[in-house]
This record gives sequence, C-alpha cells and structure tokens, in this order.
Amino acid sequence: MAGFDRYDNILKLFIHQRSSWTAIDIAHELGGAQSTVYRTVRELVAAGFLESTIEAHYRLGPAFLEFEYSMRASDPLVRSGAIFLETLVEQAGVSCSAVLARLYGNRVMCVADAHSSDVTQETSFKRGRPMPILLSATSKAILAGLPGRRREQLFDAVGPENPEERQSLTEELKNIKKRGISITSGELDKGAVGLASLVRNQSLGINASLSLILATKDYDESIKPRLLSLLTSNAKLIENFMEDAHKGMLQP
Amino acid sequence: MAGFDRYDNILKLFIHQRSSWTAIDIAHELGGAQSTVYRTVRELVAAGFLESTIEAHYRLGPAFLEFEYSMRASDPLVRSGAIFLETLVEQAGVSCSAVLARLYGNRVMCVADAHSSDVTQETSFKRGRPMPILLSATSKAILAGLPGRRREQLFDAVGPENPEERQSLTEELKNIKKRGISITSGELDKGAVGLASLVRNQSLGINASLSLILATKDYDESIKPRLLSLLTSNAKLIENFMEDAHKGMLQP
DNA sequence: AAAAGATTCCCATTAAATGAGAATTTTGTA
DNA sequence: TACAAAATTCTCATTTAATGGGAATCTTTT
Repeated sequence: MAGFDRYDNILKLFIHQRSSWTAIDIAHELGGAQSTVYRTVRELVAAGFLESTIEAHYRLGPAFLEFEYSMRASDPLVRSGAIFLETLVEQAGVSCSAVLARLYGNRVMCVADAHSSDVTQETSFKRGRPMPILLSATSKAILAGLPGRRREQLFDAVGPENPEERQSLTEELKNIKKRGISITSGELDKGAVGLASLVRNQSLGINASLSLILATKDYDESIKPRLLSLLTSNAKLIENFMEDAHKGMLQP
Repeated sequence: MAGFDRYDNILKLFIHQRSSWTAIDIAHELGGAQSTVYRTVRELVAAGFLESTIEAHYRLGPAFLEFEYSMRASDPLVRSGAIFLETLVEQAGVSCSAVLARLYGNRVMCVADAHSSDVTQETSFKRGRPMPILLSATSKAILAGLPGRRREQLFDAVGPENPEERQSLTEELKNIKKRGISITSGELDKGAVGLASLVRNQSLGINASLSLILATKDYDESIKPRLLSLLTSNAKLIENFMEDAHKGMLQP
C-alpha cells in the first residue's frame, strides 16, 4: 500500500466499521505485518489523528476537531452556513431544517445545518455525513449545477443503470438548473419534503445547494411561494457573502 | 521529510498560517521540489483532506467534516458534551459558558461547549481550538489529573522556567486534585471567572475537565456553592455515562 | 514474581519518494 | 478562437524510506 492511502485506509476503518480498533485487528483487516501497522498507527497518534485508549484499542484523535475548527473559521460554505441558516429557519415560519450541502467525491455532504426549535421531521442530512447523490432535492440541486462532463462521470460511477432513467434524470436536472430550484417529496426520507436552491460561485469554483426540509403534513402550496423566495434570496446572499469574503481575503 | 509528517506538515500550514495555499507557496515554505509538492497535494485532494479552489489555490477539504461527524457519534467526551452541557448552563442560572476540555499534545483543547442564550462574556476556549496548558481553571484541572511523570514532561516542554514557580504550581495542582475543583479569575480571559471540575475515568484512560466560565461581575460567593455542586455532579454524570457507553460498546 | 499481551526495535530486502526538467493540460486574455 | 502564460502532470535515474519477520522490551494482569 503506497502513499497517503497507507494512512487513509487505516483512518477510514474508524469511520466505516467500528470506532475502536486494535493494531492486530487493523493488520487482519487491511493485510500486512503487525509491526508495520504499529509503526503507522504510532505516526498517526503522534500527529493526533488517532489516540490510544484502553485494552490496546485506538480511536480517532483530537486533531480532527482542530481541523474542523479551522474550517469553521475559513471555509466559505461552512462560514456561510453559520451566518445564514439560523435566520433562514426562523423566516421560514414553519417547523423545518435548513441544510447547506456540497459534493464530496461521488456523494453529497451537508456542511452546515440549522433546525427550528420545534423540529420533529428528521432529515438524513447531517453535517459531515456523506449521502447518496441521486436522491433528494438537496442532491439534485447540486447535480444540476455540475458541468456536464463531471455529471456523466458521476453517472458512470453511481448513476442510473439503464439509459432511459439516465436520460430522464438528465432532463429533470436541466429543468432544475433552469429554474434554480429542486423539489422532491419522500425521495430520501419518508414523510419529508425537500426544497433546494442552487448555490454557485463560478469564480470560487463552488457548486452547492441550500435546502429546506419539512414534514409533508406541514407543507402545501400556500407556503411554497414563501419558501422558494426565501431559498432563492438566501442562496443569493450566500453567493455574495462568499464572493465578498474571498475579495477581502485577497487584500485585507 | 518522512512518514506521515510529509502530509501533516502540509496540512498544518492551512491551520497555522493561511487557509489557502498554492503548491508553489507550499514548496517555498517547507522546502522541496515543486513536483513533489504537487504529487503530495494531489494525494491529499484525492482523500478529501485538501481541495483545489481557484487561482491554483488549495484549502482544507471536506474529509475533516466527515471525521468530525464520526467523532461526534463515537468519541466518549464529545458525546458527553452534547448530552450534558446544554442543561448544565441552564441549571447554572447565570449567564455563562460550559466547556469540556482535554489534553492535546502539550496544550488543552475544548471538545464540546455550550452557552446560555444571553451570554456576553467571551471565553478563549472554543471547540477544537488548542490553548496553553498553564493558564485557566480549565487547564489546571486537567494538569492536576495528570500522572506525575507526564506532568513533569509537560513542565519540561512548556512549564514554568524557574524552580520556585514550578514548585508552587505543583502545590496548587495537588490542592486542585484533592478538592476536585479549580477556580481562577482573569488568568486567561480578562473579566472572566473559571470554575472547573476534574473529569476522569481511569479505566478509559480519560483525563479531562468540565468548566463554567462567567463574567467576574456576575460571580460572587453566593452562587459559588451552587456552581461547584453542579460541576461536581455533572462531572460524575459524565464519568458514569462514559463508563456505561464503553460497557455497552463491548457487548451490544 | 511470573505470564501473557502489547509495543518497539533491528535489519536485510523490497518498494516508494524525490527532484529536475520535459511534456501536457488548464486558464486567462486578446 | 487562438495565443500565451501558468499550472499540473509525467518521466526516470537516484536517493530514501517502508516492509516484514522475529527478537527484545515494555506493560498489564494474575
């Protein structure tokens, strides 16, 4: 195993399977000599990416919290979320969640969220949790904003199997892109409606989506215009904020 | 440059200096060939630890949010914070912040926090932000819980220069350990009082502290007993929760 | 104090990282 | 669209580090 994967494959174990591993288990799981695993783990511990606990077990280390803290201060989307999402759910005037999401490999990840205090409808989108890219208004808005070639790559990797589905999804995405809005119902989470707006900044290379997620029972055509207008205006605010933050960064 | 440092040194740049770097800047800063830096950065981008933005710049990538999400679900201390800190600040009945902190290399890091809705007094302790280990009730409670040998190591690295200071600090820490409580005023943040309780779990190898931080003007002897009793009881709750969570983890 | 378990050390072998420059791709601009 | 400049990748000979097996050491438990 070569390069960064040597470390990343170990770290991924702690996310995807169990949160606690012994060096011997790692060696069994990944294949390779115990002494090699011990050496590699020791390096990760020294850097704070892992830490040793009891009974020869290791878990993820505090360095990730430091990097996350750094991103909270510097990442354009993460910062935008901290600034705009709270007020967005308030303005929505209905029990809901707001989600700011982006592409993460072949999946979509929420990078910021907010919930009205009385929210009951769960959403699978949680900050930092990778989600499939084909389902939900949130994901489709991101897909719609993608350059055609990248979208085709994604389809090749995780997309619809048969050509008809692929064709119809492509059509759907074109419409979403044209309107700037994506709406789905119960596609990812049963009983939930999602409304999403594209959030893009060409010059910053950002392609994201801003969503409101609420219970189907709380949603009807009467509140649709307000929610859509809120999404559109807040998406614009976020785009502008990122643009300004970027300019301020260049010559402060 | 060898081993994980090859990657870690690059990642650290994004925390400690600027949040955005070009490959060429990295090569200048760390020394080494551009082609090497490009290759290494490419690996980090592939793993989501960095991402490329515009104008040949790179920034921290979304993988950190995924690892942070994983820790939120699995790390004993982080989970404890999410469960107990909100109610703690409510019960305090005074404008304040609650901080759960731990050792991070030669520094102390807050891993969870909560603030009463009306909080005005700032604290330097922020989730994921490394802080010096010699100042504040929060840090001293952690120091006090450390095994003697580890404490001496720390003192050698960042501790008081002259022997008298070192001696008196050691005495202070012994008292803190005996009482289970550390109280300081204005040591780290001007105008703030900190009250901290040790949070330990021998069998889990955890040594942390739970603190309440409030404005000096809001603090007097009349509320001290309530705050201390709250801290002590919540510290105990957290220790028990971690113990139980650990047991549940072993045979669920 | 002994035993079992965990971790580090050692070192010959194998494999990967490095750097310089050329080649290619991407981006910005006319 | 084409050109120029910048960014990134590629190539390959050389240098350096990773690997694995087993012995040695350190830790924990009994």
